[in-house]
Amino acid sequence: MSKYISLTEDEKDTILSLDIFRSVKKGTILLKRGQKSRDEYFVLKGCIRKYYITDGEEKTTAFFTEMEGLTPHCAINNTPSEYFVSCVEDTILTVAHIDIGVELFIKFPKLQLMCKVLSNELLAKQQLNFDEFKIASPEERYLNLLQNRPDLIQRVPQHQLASFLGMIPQSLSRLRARIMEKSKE
Amino acid sequence: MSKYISLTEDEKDTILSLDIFRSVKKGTILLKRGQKSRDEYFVLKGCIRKYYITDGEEKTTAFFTEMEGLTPHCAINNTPSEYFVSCVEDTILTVAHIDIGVELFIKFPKLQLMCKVLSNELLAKQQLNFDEFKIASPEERYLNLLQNRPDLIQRVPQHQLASFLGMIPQSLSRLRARIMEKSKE
DNA sequence: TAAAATCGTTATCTTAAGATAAGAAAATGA
DNA sequence: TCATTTTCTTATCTTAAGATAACGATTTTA
Repeated sequence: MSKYISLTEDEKDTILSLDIFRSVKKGTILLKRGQKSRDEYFVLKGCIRKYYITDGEEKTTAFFTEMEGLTPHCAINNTPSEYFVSCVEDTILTVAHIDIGVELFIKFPKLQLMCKVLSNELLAKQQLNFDEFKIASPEERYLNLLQNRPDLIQRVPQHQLASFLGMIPQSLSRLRARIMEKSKE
Repeated sequence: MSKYISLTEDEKDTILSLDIFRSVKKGTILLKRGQKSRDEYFVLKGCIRKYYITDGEEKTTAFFTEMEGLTPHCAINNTPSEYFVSCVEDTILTVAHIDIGVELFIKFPKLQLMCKVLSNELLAKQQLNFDEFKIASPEERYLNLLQNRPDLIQRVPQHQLASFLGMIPQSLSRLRARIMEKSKE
């Protein structure tokens, strides 16, 4: 964190005293559908994945890697979760009750403005992502991902990428083959 | 606003003194691509639309109706806008410099926690929308919209709805015909 | 009010994605 | 290490979306 903001010793101590750091194995499920949890996650190293299961099919809608945080919908609204969260790789992350975030927020005023600015930026980024997704065709979405998050294509299984891109694994495979063909010419 | 939070006279005066209320005609363009503006919008009555133009084609990615706010990406990052914003209907809205929001935020501490909570909720809603969009087929997206925002289908032109749903107008038209056929049986 | 532009639908053809099946390659685990 | 499971690819068939064109209907505006 000190990469991003400078903290006093007091602040560091407070954060460390919370004992929220976890190291979890690949495949571990952090949150299941129907579960009520008020925890939020922040990835320090590794990758976690958010997915739905409909008709027995996994539908991946987001990945979170280094320095990205996931505050599940269920933690905000205090309702059972609609989706699952699991680890794509061995992952080190913080797991903290959502109110701890609010406590920190109250204790350290200088975090407050940062929070507004950050959450605005996050919201804006989220919206741009959504816009891009809507505007692009499946093939363009894959090419965009290749541009913007080449790491994901390396570290995440194809079938999870596929549903993240809004298609089935076979279509992604075919699409990749088609692109390879084109680039040969 | 007093529908949502109770305000003191002081607070009301401050807000009214800002003189940010605007009444704009249908079709008015509030923001153009390339323009640098630091204004954010909040719709009191009517409907505004956010859209891109690529290869001369309009691509609508969002609508904002009563009690919904749009803080453009360009206002947050202070960069030229990538997209356009225009009025779908005659609309009454507030137009305010983004810093005014921050000023209010600083002046009235009780807005601060609300802001964190609200922006978290907004972010969560945004993410759920995105998830839904990714998971659903074009036809399912239309049926979802019919469920969740039936007003939009009434008040917005078909071709704008189409790109909002990620397809061309002819496909939406065909899809609607297909649904009508099915429901007849 | 008349001409022009915009809008929604329908039809045909083309292209690509979904469904299903099957086989090869890689990873996992006992 | 070897068997099992998972993952990725390829192929065929079906279905639906994109491209293009054309035609009224509606709206705009000159």
